[in-house]
Amino acid sequence: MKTTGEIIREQREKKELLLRQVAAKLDIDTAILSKIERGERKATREQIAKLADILDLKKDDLLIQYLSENIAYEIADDDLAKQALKVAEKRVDYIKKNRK
Amino acid sequence: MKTTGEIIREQREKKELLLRQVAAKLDIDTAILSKIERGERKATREQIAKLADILDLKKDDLLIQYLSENIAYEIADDDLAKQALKVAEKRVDYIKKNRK
DNA sequence: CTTACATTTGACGAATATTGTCAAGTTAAT
DNA sequence: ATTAACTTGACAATATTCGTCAAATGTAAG
Repeated sequence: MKTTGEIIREQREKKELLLRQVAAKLDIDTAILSKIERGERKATREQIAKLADILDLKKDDLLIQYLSENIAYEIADDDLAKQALKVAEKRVDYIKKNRK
Repeated sequence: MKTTGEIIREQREKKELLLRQVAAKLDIDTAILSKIERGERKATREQIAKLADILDLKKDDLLIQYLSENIAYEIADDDLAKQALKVAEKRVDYIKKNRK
């Protein structure tokens, strides 16, 4: 299973772009992008959206990838992770319904 | 669907405990417990565990409740929330498997 | 091998979020 | 009107996040 960083790096290399070039478009130092690609730092949501643009990746796919990774790493330590995710699904439905 | 705060408050009242008493056991100001019960603040994981003890609630149930609420509120805004949760489940499996 | 460029690493700082205290305000029962 | 429980909001301390920068490392070419 690929990490978000791996996806970004592979696509960047496929397009033959340098860290420097992509980082400039994101308006951050190359150091951070390097860390994001290697999973040492998390991107922000906005950065993910921009990256999809820059790298011609489908924005929704990349965002789902990114969100799921954040969720999973946040609770994967926890023995109750899977049960929590099941309940979270129901809760998301509930929240959305009751917000209208 | 009940919130974590509602569960805590109901159980505290059922046991006829005052905010002051429970907050003392948690070693926090009553103001915070009040806010936690009303959903204005999030408890920490440790506080949830202690609360289960103090209020005789099943610890795992309360933790699942708490974790799911955190996850859900974190991403419920997002149109991609449900898809992200599905992927997160697979990812949790994957992470756990590859950690052994 | 040394120059040139890309990437990585780690120390550091600024900005933001989290977690708490405190004191004043409100509510409800007597 | 007093009293006790709870709520509210301003504030402080701390932790976390997000970034910069400079030095170190890797890599390919001359």
